[in-house]
Amino acid sequence: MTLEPVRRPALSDEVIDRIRARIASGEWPVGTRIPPEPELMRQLGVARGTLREAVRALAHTGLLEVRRGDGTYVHATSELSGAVSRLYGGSGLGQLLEVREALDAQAARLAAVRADDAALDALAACLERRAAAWRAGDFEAWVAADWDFHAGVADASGNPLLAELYRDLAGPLRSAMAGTWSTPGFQGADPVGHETLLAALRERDPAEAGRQAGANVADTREWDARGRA
Amino acid sequence: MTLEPVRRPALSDEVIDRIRARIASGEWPVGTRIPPEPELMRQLGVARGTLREAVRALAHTGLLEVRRGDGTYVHATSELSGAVSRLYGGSGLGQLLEVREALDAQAARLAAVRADDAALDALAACLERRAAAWRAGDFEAWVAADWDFHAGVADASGNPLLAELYRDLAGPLRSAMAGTWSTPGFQGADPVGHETLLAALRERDPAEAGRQAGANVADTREWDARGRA
DNA sequence: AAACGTAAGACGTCTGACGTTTGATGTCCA
DNA sequence: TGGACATCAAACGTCAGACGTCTTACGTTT
Repeated sequence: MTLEPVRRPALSDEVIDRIRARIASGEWPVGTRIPPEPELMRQLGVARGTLREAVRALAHTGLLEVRRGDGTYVHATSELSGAVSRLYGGSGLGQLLEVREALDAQAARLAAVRADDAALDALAACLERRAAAWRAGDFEAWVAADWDFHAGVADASGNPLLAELYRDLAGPLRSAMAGTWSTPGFQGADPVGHETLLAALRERDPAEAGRQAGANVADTREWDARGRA
Repeated sequence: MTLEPVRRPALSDEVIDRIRARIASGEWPVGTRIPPEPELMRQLGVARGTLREAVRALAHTGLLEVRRGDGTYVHATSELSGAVSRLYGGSGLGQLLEVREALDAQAARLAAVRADDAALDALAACLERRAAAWRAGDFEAWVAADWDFHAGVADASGNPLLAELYRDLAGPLRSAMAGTWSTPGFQGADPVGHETLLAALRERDPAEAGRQAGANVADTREWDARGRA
């Protein structure tokens, strides 16, 4: 048999994994200020340069946020966020929406098959809050409820990878479109589309669910185009 | 008016941008060995630690690959690859396939509307090569042609973001499934599905194109499940 | 010609020092 | 008492030098 050469991963990569593990495990929730460099050096037994390389790498991916003179904070749990936001800068909103449409529809299709009753009830509750906020004119609450609904559908797809990708893509998009939504001419947010999507999920109809989800995004895209014109 | 504080981005972030710019501009194509640390230090006018932080960050995202004792090479042009491969480690092949299915179908739908004749002809040529390789029993060439076809559809969607995301997701998946494909029991690779997809593109039928693309991925998923059983 | 040994080049890590920024603390004066 | 100011400690940013380890290429030897 052939002997495998002893491959030792770089120490800084080891440190990266350790830190990411602490974030993923929930030991350091989002918003936490992680221990200062001297403390981490002691805990991990590495020199400052090695530690800083690891922190810098995680900060670049968006997992950490380093505030000079203050400390280093956990900024997200997904490593995609950094890359996505940089990608978003280069591409237009329209491209992002087209991708989101694909993910949204797929999540709906899968959710129609896999979502359990509890998840569906939770989605219904989201739509309740969403409609109530709309009637009350509470824009902020409406946006939050809308987001919860869409993210909930992604979760209900039973595909964590899809859900994470969806959050990473749709999140920045949502904040980028805040301007469009507050445009006076914007009246819609037609809640009917979301209701029909939920109905399709309840009936376990993947095709119809996918169609409804796609239609919702298409509406959003149209609003965006209108607001931009 | 309130004066914005002078926010100077960290030098290492500046270095990150400079290096990424050189890669994005094509000055350093994939596979290039970038100048050694001492040379880059001179070019950029920074200390070694600062430079190393930048390189490590880009290596973590998958843009660079550092080979100890040898040098640092350009590994990709997309910053997503690193995050995707790490994500893939945690999630199963099935999840990846479901996401790919969404992107594939959306790319096909968009391509049906936007692809020009030249792009369609190029896709047809890919299928020619693909079929020829299959008949000749040249597995490697078949895989390459198949990949060119799918990537070509993604490009033809006219959405660079979608195309890049597709490549980043499907690339690792493809190599991960190489084992499945070489399984003796695997006979299919039914070329008909791809032909009908191309036909749908030619007829500018987005719905049909999306359906065909989805069916192709579904077949792949089935093969995977079978090979794994 | 093939196998071996050697040396140069490149990245990996450590140590130490100093600069800059931030946030908190304490002080002074109105 | 309360606010404005000065001060200080903590934390990150950057630089410099040194040494270790690994990879590759080259030259030597057999």
